[in-house]
Amino acid sequence: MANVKNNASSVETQRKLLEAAGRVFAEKGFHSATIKEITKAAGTSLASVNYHFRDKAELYAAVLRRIEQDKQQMLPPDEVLVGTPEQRFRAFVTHLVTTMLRRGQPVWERVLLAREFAEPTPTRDSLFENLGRPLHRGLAVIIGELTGRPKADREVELAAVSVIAQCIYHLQHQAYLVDFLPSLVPAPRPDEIAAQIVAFSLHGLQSLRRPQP
Amino acid sequence: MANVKNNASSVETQRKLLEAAGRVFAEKGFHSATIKEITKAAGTSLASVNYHFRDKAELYAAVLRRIEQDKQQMLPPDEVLVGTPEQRFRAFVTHLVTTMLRRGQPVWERVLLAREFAEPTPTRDSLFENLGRPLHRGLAVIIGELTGRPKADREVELAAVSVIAQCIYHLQHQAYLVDFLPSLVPAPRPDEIAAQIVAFSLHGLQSLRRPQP
Amino acid sequence: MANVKNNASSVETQRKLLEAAGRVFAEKGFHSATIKEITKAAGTSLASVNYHFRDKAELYAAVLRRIEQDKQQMLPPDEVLVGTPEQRFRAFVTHLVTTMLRRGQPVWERVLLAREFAEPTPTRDSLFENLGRPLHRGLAVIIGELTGRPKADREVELAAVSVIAQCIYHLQHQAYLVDFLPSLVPAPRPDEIAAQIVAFSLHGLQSLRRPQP
Amino acid sequence: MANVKNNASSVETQRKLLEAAGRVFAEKGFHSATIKEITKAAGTSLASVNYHFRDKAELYAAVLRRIEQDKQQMLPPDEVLVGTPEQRFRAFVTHLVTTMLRRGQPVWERVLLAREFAEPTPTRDSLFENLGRPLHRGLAVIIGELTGRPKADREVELAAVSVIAQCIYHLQHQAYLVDFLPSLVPAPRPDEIAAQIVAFSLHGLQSLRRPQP
DNA sequence: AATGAATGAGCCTTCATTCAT
DNA sequence: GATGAATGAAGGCTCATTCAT
Repeated sequence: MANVKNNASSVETQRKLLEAAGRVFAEKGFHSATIKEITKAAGTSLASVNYHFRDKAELYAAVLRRIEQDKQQMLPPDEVLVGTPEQRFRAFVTHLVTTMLRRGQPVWERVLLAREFAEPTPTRDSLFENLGRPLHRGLAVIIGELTGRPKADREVELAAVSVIAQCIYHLQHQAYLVDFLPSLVPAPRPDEIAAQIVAFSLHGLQSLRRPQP
Repeated sequence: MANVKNNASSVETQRKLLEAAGRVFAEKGFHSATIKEITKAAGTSLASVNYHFRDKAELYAAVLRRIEQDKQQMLPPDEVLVGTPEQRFRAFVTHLVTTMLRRGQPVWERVLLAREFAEPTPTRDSLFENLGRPLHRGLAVIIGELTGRPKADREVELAAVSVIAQCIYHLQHQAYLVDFLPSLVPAPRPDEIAAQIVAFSLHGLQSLRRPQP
Repeated sequence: MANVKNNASSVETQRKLLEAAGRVFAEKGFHSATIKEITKAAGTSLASVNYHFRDKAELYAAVLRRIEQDKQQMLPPDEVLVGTPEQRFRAFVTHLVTTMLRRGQPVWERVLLAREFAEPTPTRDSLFENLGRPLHRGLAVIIGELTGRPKADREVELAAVSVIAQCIYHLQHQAYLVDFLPSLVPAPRPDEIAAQIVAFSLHGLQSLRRPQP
Repeated sequence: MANVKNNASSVETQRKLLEAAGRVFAEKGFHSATIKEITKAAGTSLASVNYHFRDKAELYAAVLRRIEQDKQQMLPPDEVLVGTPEQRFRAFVTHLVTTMLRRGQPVWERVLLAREFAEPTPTRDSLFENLGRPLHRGLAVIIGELTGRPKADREVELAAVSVIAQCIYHLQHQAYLVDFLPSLVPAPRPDEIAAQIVAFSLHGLQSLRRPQP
């Protein structure tokens, strides 16, 4: 991770820093977050960030790298994608939404992830590359099979965008939806959201079938 | 706007500041943007922000207020929403997408808007209140009529979310989509996007009809 | 000097800073000198250096630029260089030594100048270019005429070096010479030094005449 | 040298540190040089300096002590100083210049030495005491004999200064002379410099003879 | 009315040093 | 004996803001 060999205690300190940094960065954003606050939260010295990560920026990058790695799970593994195209579509969306919104995950991961998805930082590119691209591609393949169209088809890809858009929206706005959609109390659980998106989208994909006799 | 009478030149200075601030805030975000950079871009003095807007936060608020006012257009006016529910649905989405992505608008307005949609700033609430809420409500009404369900229905509101999610996604990621979806070159025009979302969503809404005999 | 228009008070503040910085830089060297100490000595705020000179480095450069400008006087003006070559040689050396060691000049100027003459900093190049080069050249011309040799002659230039070396040595070591040369108490005055160098060197230059019968 | 017993490897580490410190101190000066850079260059641990030399200042002192010891050679040994006063003068200057500028010596030794000669550090005193003082004294003795004056004579000592000044100047400015004295290309070799200084100075010393009948 | 000058607060970073192992 | 881990102190710099004019 950095320029130091990883002793047991070193690893532990880095872990505490990454944990605290994740929370603070999520809450304040990169610039508003201060090293002082992060290190106080981590219970380490002010200079520890520079020692273990050289930079505030490097620490931020490390946090994202860690989430990214963690969030590779959002990509549905092959063993989930079995059965008919429709079954695989359902599995894909369900896996994505539930891992994305899974309870037990620190909230700040979601917030930070959502923030990164909307801000054009250099790190974002990496996130898109490693997460966004395979998501769109994987979904396009399934939709292609589901509709009998080539996966590189323009309409197939736009449809994939439509599906993913629904998932991302919940990731980003989960906390605020209930504020102005009163009937969404109690807040929908991940599996309810997944089911709704699947149902809505499976019907929506019918719009791609028409041109084919 | 602030504590000054509006002379001709005063108004002009404020205009230049708002213009420059919009660009810089969009590019850097609230905290990373500096007054120095903004005033240099505006060609005004360093103290002019504090003089005309009291402080940086107030300037930011003024910028958003201006966009917000401007973006009230995103709410389809009543004269557009005529005809059958399906026609009104189509008109609603088309109006939203095309005004949102309209060419000729400064790019930074879109960027700033997208950023605000993903960041939990105090101002965001106002944006949601004035824009997000009426959008969801308006769409929910139409979907309710389209599906024969009550507008406060949980499934109706989730469906409205699904539709709006697709629109917002294009607002946020417009610039990056082409990077990993090769068949989306050339980038889809607003009307193409609108048509696709309408078609996809009209089919998707069929999923709400099933329970009704 | 910097990025600000020079009001009356601004100029005054810059003057105080340059004055204080000169003293402190001379005493501590660039790195050991702190902005805190300089601004305290100047009676200005800690941030004033950054406001008026942007950088600690820029302040240092400004100090040297000022001395350099000031020390252009070390170059004997044309009206001094009249008469026979020997008279001009005497005038040259006397002018150089006396302006260099002139009382009434702040001591730190000498110290700083001496320091710069021995340290390879980027600024030193400028000092050499504007001061060292014309000094050597001017002296070489006179020595050339004095000895009947071309001014670009290798031995002429080495002789010029020998003369200037004696002057510079006194600039650099003035303060310490008395410490181990007991008979140099009281410390020789500039005119005494000049006279000694002139006498010594005029005889020394005889060594260049040998090739001439 | 410090608080450690001299194991084989301990000595080796100290040697590497002294070597690296010499280079870095010469390049950056005492304050700009960092322990990190030194230890990295030496291939030792960051803490090794404090372990072997207690602190940075002590390491610096050790480096100078080593050079000083080495440079005692600059003092012409007795067996060189034989023959007539003129022969001894010639031997003295030649020995000084050639050992000072001797090829095969690490360049940084010269640079560091030159730097020390111009900076008022505590260590400088030691250098002057052990090197400067005997140099001036030894030369004054010879000049005294050469001119028939007492060695503590004020003019004799100033003459000694004149001679040494020429030598030191070449030590300090060797690298830059060629830059603005074009005919000094190729750079003069130590023996050429020595010969020139001897010739120039022997003639120069004539200025001390005249007053004596 | 408007701005150049000035500054206090706070931030990131560097650095020499210490200490447990 | 030797070093990786860690840190307190201090420094330079940025920034939004204030104030005299």
